[in-house]
Amino acid sequence: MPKVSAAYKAARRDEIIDAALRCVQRDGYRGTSMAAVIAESGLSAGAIYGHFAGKQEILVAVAERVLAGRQADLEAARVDGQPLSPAALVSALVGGMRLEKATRVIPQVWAEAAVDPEIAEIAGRIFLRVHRLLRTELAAWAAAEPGRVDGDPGAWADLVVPAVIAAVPGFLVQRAILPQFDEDAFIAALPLVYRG
Amino acid sequence: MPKVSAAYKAARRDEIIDAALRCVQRDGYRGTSMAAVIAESGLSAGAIYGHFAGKQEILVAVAERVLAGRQADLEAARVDGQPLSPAALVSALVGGMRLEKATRVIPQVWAEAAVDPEIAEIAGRIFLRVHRLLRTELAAWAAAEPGRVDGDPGAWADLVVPAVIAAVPGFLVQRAILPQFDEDAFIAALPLVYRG
DNA sequence: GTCTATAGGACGATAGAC
DNA sequence: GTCTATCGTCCTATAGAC
Repeated sequence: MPKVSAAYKAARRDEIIDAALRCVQRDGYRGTSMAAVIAESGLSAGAIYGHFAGKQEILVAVAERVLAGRQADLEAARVDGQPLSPAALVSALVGGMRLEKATRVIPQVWAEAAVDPEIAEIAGRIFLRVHRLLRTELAAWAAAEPGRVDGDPGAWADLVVPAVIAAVPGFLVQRAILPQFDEDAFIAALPLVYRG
Repeated sequence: MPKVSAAYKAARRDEIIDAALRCVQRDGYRGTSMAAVIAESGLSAGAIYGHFAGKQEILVAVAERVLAGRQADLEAARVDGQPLSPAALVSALVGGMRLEKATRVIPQVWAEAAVDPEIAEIAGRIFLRVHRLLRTELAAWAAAEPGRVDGDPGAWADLVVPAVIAAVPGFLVQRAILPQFDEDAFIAALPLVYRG
């Protein structure tokens, strides 16, 4: 019997997270009030507090979902044949990010991560996971391209991963802030700027 | 007579902005209350409302100062002799940012810019100014290195500037969020990843 | 100009009926 | 589980003495 109830509960939870996500996209992380989430979801205070202990818990769930979605994008960009060069990897990363609709939410989460340890833990976990993913890919590329990279491929990959991944925040922040930002031009420019 | 008073007023304003900056560094942009700014400044409500109309005005001043400071860093990184390559330019940009003490404040401002039009206007203005600065530098480099760049140097520079500048948010976001982030390694990796 | 005290409002969370 | 109504708290901004 708890089977049906569990599926129902999960669906309602998702509805609430959806609504909260729209609120954060519109008003920012801290600018989202419980009243706003209640109105946006079409539910009531009682319904929401039945699924989440409080505001913090909802917003943590929002952060978790949106960051996990981007992590999935990055993992999907992985190609199992030839390992990707830094330039190709950056293009794949940022290209995947284009599909994200909630343009403004990720910078909100990063800002909150700088202040809230619980959000920081989530964001750090995702970053680390992506780091490891890129490290594997880049080490394979470096090993396959002897002469283009000095020293041990693994050590080289460890060093360059943070610089490669940096393009993603750069893309998202400019997209969120600059009204005239041109996504296509940004992606087209990446191979001109990155090695490989 | 108003001369002395004007200097005094400006100094007090700066004190208040200093205090607010420390609060934002600690508690975030929206997490900073008037009570916190009052306590941090050692002044009183009356004193502060004599210089600023309200919370929003103080926080706008904080955003203005911190973004203008980073803009000044970038302009100082400019070298008047040889024009800088993309790799050299990115290193200079990020190297200048290292000196900024208020690590967490800029991501806060970006997140707020995504939500508050007045902050967005300030951030957009600074971004545009840096864009123009980099465009000039990169166009000069492209013109001086014929064969390394296809087509018109100006058009090429227009295209690559957003991708070059992207390293800066990438650096600041990772530094603000990841406890184990290694600034020196990041800067050392830049020439390995960027062309030029 | 700056202080203390407080008015006025918004927000997060709960109580109790259904 | 969900609804309506409300309580207590915190926050911004102001009033009035000095």
